[in-house]
Amino acid sequence: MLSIGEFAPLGQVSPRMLRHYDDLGLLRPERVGALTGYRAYGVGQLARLHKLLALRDLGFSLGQIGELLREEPPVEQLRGMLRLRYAQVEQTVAEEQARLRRVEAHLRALEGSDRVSIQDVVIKPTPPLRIAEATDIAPGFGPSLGLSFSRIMPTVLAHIERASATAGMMVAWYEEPSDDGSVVVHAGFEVGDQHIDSNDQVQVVELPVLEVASVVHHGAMDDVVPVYEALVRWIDDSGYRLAGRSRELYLEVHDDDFSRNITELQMPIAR
Amino acid sequence: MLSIGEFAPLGQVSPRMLRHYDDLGLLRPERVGALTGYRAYGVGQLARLHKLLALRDLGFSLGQIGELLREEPPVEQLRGMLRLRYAQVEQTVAEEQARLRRVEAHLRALEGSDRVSIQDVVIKPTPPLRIAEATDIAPGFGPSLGLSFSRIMPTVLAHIERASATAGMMVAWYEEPSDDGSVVVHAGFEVGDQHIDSNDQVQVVELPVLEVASVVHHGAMDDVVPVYEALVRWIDDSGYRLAGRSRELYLEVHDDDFSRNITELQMPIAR
DNA sequence: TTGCTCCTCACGTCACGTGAGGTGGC
DNA sequence: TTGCTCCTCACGTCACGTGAGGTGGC
Repeated sequence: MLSIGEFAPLGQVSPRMLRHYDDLGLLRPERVGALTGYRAYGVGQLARLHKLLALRDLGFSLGQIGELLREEPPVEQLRGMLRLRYAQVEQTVAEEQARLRRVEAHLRALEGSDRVSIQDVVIKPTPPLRIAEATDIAPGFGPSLGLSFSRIMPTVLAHIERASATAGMMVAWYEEPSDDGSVVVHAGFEVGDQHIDSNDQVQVVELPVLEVASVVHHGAMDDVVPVYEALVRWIDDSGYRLAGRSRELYLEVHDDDFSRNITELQMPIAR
Repeated sequence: MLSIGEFAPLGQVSPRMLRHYDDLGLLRPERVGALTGYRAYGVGQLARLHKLLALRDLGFSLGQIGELLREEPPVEQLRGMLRLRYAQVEQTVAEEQARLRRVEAHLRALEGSDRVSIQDVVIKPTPPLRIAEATDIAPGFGPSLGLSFSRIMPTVLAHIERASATAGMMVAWYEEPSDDGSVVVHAGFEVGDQHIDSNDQVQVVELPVLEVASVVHHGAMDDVVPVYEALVRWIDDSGYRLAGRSRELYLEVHDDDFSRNITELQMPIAR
């Protein structure tokens, strides 16, 4: 018979832990003083304690360990629990490795001159977005996009108005450029779940939910190029790869003062 | 101005999280209704929210994020925190990978026939142990060890008695066998911090603290061989390697009924 | 008799999720 | 006026660490 202070060091645990396991019914002392409440352990209980600690080292919760200790489970159940555990730990490893790459990317960015906005990149799924949009073909990325927008927007706005609906946030997205560099531009407005029909020029579409790297740009779109560059470099450094063309959400638009504009840039990513 | 219910989905967070960040002072709403307490966020605050989420994705605590957000820290401090984070995540990855190997070892053990005691293996540092011991040379591992013990023990016991001390738990350990297979056997008794001198035959030594894989054996030492075999296989499967010879702690000894004996077997390991 | 060990509460940890109970705004 | 959104507590999560305050055993 060992006191709790003698038994605990045998298993390299604290007395508090033994009391906790007692409370949970995982490891009851062999005897408990009726008057004093003093716990007395038998050396033979070290085996059970070891088993408990081994299961804990596999990452099982004390609740699960309770099941495993109590019922001497059938091999099938044990195998099932171990397989599940394996999958979970595998996932944790993958997540932590991804995290490691992200930290590394930030460290590298500190060395270089990417002081732009590197700290603000977030990975997230896009929120569901239903928009009324039209398309135009621009000769390429750059200032010419403004022209496409000014061609598209009045059409879409008029269509929304005709449907007695209200236009929400402005949204744009782009298809892969063709060989000659020209780009199909999609632009329009969020419409929520308002009822609006499509026609030849204006389509109402639900944008697919994508995993994106997102960054918020403050100021005019004229200054957006270095931000996009930094974003793409960040994605690459973090071990992701590009999985499509960008989406732009015009969160705040000031026609009189572009420097106060706020735009969210989203880049679809994978891996 | 956006309500909390409008702002939250922009960052893919819950309103509750925004309230939490408000409470901690990490992201204060741009305005708060004086009467109603309603929070109002500006779209421009999305950038700060993004920065917060990005730092959270690196694994920083909200407390650390508070520092980083508040003070626009000098590059040196930022680099330091990132390096520390890198080291910590690296360690987590290593730990989870080790855990993964352990789970895998258990799964493989289920396939094979190692039903012995595979579930009871624990990795731990040995508790500090001070013993009075003597040595003997045995022709090899096996039943001949019993002879060595019966030669050593009376000597050691007599020595302890002469020092007016009391003998604790019996302990044995082994050196690497020589080329001819003969083994130097060390055996003795725990003496705690009692004052006992060494002489030519009996030494008082502090056993070094080692990382060991430990298993508890119930029954006579005649039956210990398959347990040792399973233990060594487990160590190998778990991605560790042997780093020395075994230690045996005789936790409970019954001279009249060996089947009730309890012995802890410890194997030093590394990596 | 004095330290030492043991006992039982009970709070704190971390980042929120999840009600409970109540109120302002369209 | 009725739902809807928002508000503020406050408990629960997980595996213990860490006192506080009190008592038995050598």
